[in-house]
Amino acid sequence: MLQTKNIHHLKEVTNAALFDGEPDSLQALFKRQPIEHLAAGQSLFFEGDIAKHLFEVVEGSLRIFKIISDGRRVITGFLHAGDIVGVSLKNHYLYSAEAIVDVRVRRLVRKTFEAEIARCPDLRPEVFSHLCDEMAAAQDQMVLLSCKNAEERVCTFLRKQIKRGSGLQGNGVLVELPMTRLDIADYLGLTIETVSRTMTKLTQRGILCSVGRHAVQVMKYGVLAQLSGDDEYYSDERAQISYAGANHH
Amino acid sequence: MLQTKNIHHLKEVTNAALFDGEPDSLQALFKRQPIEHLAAGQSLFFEGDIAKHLFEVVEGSLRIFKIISDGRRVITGFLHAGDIVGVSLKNHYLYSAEAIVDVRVRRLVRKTFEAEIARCPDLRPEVFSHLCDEMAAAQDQMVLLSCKNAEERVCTFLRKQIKRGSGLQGNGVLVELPMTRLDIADYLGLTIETVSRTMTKLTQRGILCSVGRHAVQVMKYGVLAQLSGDDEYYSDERAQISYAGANHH
DNA sequence: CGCATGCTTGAATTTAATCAACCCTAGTGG
DNA sequence: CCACTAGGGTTGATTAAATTCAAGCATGCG
Repeated sequence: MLQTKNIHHLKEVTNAALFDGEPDSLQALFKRQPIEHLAAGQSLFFEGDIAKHLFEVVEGSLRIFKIISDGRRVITGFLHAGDIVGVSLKNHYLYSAEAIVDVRVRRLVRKTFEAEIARCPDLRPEVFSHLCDEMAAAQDQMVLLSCKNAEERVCTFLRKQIKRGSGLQGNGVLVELPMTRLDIADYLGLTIETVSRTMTKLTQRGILCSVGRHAVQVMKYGVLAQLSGDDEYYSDERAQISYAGANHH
Repeated sequence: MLQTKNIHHLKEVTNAALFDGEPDSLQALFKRQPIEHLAAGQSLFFEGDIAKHLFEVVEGSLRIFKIISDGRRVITGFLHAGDIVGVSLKNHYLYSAEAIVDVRVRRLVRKTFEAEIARCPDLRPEVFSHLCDEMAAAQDQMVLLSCKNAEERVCTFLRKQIKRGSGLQGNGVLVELPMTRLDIADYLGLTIETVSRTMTKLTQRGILCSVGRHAVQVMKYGVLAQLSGDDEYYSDERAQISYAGANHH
């Protein structure tokens, strides 16, 4: 493994007899677990390691990625507060996870998680739903990587950040981008230069407005949506700021 | 929807009281279902439709794909005999499925499937395992689409076909390619011309040997594996024909 | 036999990658 | 507190890879 920093020195936590009542969500399973801290750049786990734990992200953002033979990195996703990682795994982690900024997580032993799911049938639909969402996200990413040009990729990415940010979509919304340009590039299958150039062009066209390194303001949400290449025909009524409810389907 | 052909005229089958004993595999759930036939080119279901049924492919091959706004098609995978489709779905199909050649399938109502899973705890690990495999395949595809060049994509694809074909990997193995070049192109995120040129070059280099339109013989498996860009360090002992057991992990 | 479809091959074009230089800024230490 | 520095980011010129456009070839089916 390439990285040197990790948190394997943290003591193992055993998760015996944790719940009096029935947990009502997957997140609830993590409630009793102590919070662990990860500094920016530290690894949570490595691709190929035995998947002993699941994690809930309490605060901060992480990247999940694979390293391929020639050393290149593919970022398959980002994790943010509220996300749970490790559900769709058998024995080994399929990817590495690394903190982008300082992060707080809770950890749950897999066996405990599985036992709780077995014990609480009400949680099973939520696990299943989680897996389906992961699958749908993976499919969307395949579409992006298969078909979309640089501009469409960047716009799609920005829209995704908007959706999982304030929930507000419309003109004037601020989009936080905790990750670096290299992270974005490795996520979108582009180079850092192409990402930079594309963002510059969007700024020049008045669609974006740069706010430091780690945020942009979306000045023309409608145009951004158009450029993302995802056909959604209800362009006009959502052009102004509106609250994005549960992800439709 | 663009396609005109479909099999919606087939009568609805209700799946009441099907099993005396415990089914011992997901495939077993389909055993009692009548076989339905699909001619090449016919659709099994469409992206966006309510996902009422799951299917087991008994014979033949299908493509699963999405159509994006500008009409382009992304093939997210192929299905072959023994495969089950529809497990990782909530209410709607995430993609369309179309027969590549004449196909035989068995159909199971989702609710029946879910009831059987609820009734037979032994099947749950198999469902979970299925979902994880789907996820892992999606991740591999993301890596391919993110990083790999045309040659690596084609070689990766051919290796995949080899693995799910005879199970034999080595020199002289025949690879069946029931799908068209356009299917392969849409699956690999390339154009038909690039696929064709790449295959031609591999043939010129003596790595492949064309056997009609829908098959190739692999003359130098080792080289093909190298060119696929997936680092697997055990090159030498598997260079000769050997049986590929269960997918390691 | 003749057509249509799928496939191959070639030339020109386009997009993004690569190579290279420079800028900005956040963080460091004097 | 300010200057310096390193890393991340931007911009420009060139190159490479795959796409696009165009033509021709094979194969399978009526």
